[in-house]
Amino acid sequence: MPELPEVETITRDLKKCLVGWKIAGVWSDWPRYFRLSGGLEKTRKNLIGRKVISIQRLGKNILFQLSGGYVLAVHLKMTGRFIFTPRGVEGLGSAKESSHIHLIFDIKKGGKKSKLNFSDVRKFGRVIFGKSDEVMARPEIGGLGPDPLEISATDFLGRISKRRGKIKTVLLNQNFLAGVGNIYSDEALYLSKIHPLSRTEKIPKERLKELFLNLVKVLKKSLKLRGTTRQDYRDLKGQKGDYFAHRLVYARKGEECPRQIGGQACGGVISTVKIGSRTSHFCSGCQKVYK
DNA sequence: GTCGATGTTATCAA
DNA sequence: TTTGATAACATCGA
Repeated sequence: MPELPEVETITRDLKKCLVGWKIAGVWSDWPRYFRLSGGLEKTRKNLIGRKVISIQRLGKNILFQLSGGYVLAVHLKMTGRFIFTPRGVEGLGSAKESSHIHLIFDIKKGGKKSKLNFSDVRKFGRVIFGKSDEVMARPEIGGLGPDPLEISATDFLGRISKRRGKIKTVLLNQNFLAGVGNIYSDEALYLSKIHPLSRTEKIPKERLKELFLNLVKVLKKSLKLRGTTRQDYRDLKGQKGDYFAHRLVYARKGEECPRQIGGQACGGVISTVKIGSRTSHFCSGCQKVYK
């Protein structure tokens, strides 16, 4: 589910409405979320009473910076989503939706009370809580690569020159770059005419540079459209993202390639191949395999 | 009813 | 070191 544009959208919205609120309580019927934080009870004890100082995205994680030098890092994984509406869950009007809420933060500010709900159909979500330096020292957080929107093409080329193996796998590796997932790696490879099975070390430098520029381009475009909703993704208020209608190859298996080459249609067909258990989408005609 | 797929990642074995 | 399979879990559609 959420990749960089989706998580960034949620983070920005959370920042607007949650900074300054205090955590007043934590409820969960799925303690497994806290397996990396010493369990629900321990987390609750240290978390309650802390104020949200700021919120930022780190890769696909949402980091809540809390008073006292603590950090709460939430990963949405496949189906996690935060729900914060003026009327709470009731505002969404769906009983089915509320049955998927497995984590609730009670929050307060001044005299006001509210709830930040975490809905997560498949319960893959994950919470890491602790003192800032402890959290940042964890491999899941501290081991993350740089953000594609914050490095230069030169940085990217320097990093990728040390990598080998299938380009698709490299792009999905969060320790290489943080925030890129299945959708945008497919889109960027398509834009760059690089086949996802290409060996990274065999791709010419200028093609890799192109790949980076296209990756940044597609991430920014999706961010403007508030992300991609195929099935599950929703923002804080339950709205879908609009990039799906603009996608080029992702989830378009069997369709004709949208590319025009010199006024002519490419003529290829969008196909798929499994790479590392993920479905990759590519055009059979215009994406070259470097091997 | 069964099978395969879904935007993620950790883990284990070859 | 790299890879592939599997597991974590629920739902949807063929």
